[in-house]
Amino acid sequence: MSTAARRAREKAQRRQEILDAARREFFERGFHTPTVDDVATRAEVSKGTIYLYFKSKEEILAHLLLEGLDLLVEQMEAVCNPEASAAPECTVRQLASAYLQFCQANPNYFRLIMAFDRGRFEESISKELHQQVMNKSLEGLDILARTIEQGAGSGVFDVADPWQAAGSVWAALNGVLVLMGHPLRQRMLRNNLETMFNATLDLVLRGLQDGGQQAEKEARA
Amino acid sequence: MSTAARRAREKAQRRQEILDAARREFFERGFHTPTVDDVATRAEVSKGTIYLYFKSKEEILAHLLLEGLDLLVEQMEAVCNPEASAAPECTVRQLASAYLQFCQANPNYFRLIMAFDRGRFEESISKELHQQVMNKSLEGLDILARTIEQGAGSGVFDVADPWQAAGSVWAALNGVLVLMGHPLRQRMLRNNLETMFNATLDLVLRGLQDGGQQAEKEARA
DNA sequence: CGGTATAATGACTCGTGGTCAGTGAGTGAC
DNA sequence: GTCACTCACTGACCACGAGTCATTATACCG
Repeated sequence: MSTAARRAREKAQRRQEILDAARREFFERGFHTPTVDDVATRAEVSKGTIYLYFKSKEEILAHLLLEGLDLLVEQMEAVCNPEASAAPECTVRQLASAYLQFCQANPNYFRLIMAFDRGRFEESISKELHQQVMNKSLEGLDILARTIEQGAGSGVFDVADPWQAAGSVWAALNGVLVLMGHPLRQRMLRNNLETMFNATLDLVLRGLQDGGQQAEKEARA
Repeated sequence: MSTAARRAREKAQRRQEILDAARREFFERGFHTPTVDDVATRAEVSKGTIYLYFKSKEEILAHLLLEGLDLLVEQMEAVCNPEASAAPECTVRQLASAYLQFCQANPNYFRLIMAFDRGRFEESISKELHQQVMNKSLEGLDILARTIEQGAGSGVFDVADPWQAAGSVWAALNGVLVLMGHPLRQRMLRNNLETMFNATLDLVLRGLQDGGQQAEKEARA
């Protein structure tokens, strides 16, 4: 009786086909333009079938977002795993670099991540799926926090709360990516994305390592 | 012949009434739920009248966003103007504080600003209006940049490019506000918004002022 | 008043997300 | 072989909301 197993396999495959069609459609034509019928046509199924596999249009987008987060976390882990012994400051830089590269290589996934942060999905997808996305997005933050924790342990970073520090770093880098998303702002700031990104990374890393100066300042007071 | 003038005045007033109704409706019931008919009913006009004063639903939201930016810039200017002689570091802190207070006091305006940054409006409002919003949003950045420039001039900040530095600071603070928008993340990071905001501000300010350490570091190299 | 301009109306169209009664291919029992 | 049954699939259909426009009401002026 392998019929059931084959059925399940075929179902998963069909679901993936729909997701693939949706990705092509949304990534090529924007997140707003394509209709569910467009996705259905692309996937060579009827609209009804779409709703057999996904609760709503927004849930399809949320699943694409999950794909993107998987990819991002994977790439961040790739930076960390091989040599856990590398200097923490260096690892943080590599993590940041991986994030920047991910965003530049996958602008559409990045836009989905930003949309999620802004709360677009909160109202329109199931609690479970929302939780799933949130957990995945926290994995990236977790990797960063653990790296900073290492650095704090070995005295490289002068940081009392590694989670707080990770939040600051993450927030700053994310902020730059959003800020520089508008070409107009790039002109206004007379800096391109990479420059701003690296400058901001330098700035916060300086802050994290600053130990000496901080003590000196307190001594003066 | 004051008829024309009065007409114009009445028209402006009607427009404002619609905007007021829209603000109440959207701020009370979310940006997605209310329909144009709801806004019309609240403003005690018919739907058609709405479209006599605004090109589309999205343009109404964009005008609310402009309101919010006006308010924010006003509050930031209030911090700067009275005593331009205050210490630049202190002014930056006050600017940041004004921004935080604005976001907490006006979460709906803040959500609109974030939505704009993410590109929600780009596709759906006129080029002119988009430009108008962008200009207004750059005013805030401009205030910050000029303050940092002052600090750089007087040697308080060790900064080559004030615009770049302003971008970093702005991006970092914005990033925190977005990051901490999710209650789940607040729990994960074991920090509330204010704490994270102030910690991040301290971090970047330390980076900006870091002159001595940087020189020392280069000397070591 | 009567004619003209301007403001306002709301029934209508059109597009789209989501539904559901119906269809038919595949499966297994006998 | 065939018959009952399951289940993935279909697409006509519905609900609803944004935006339109022919029509109506109002204000103004000669």
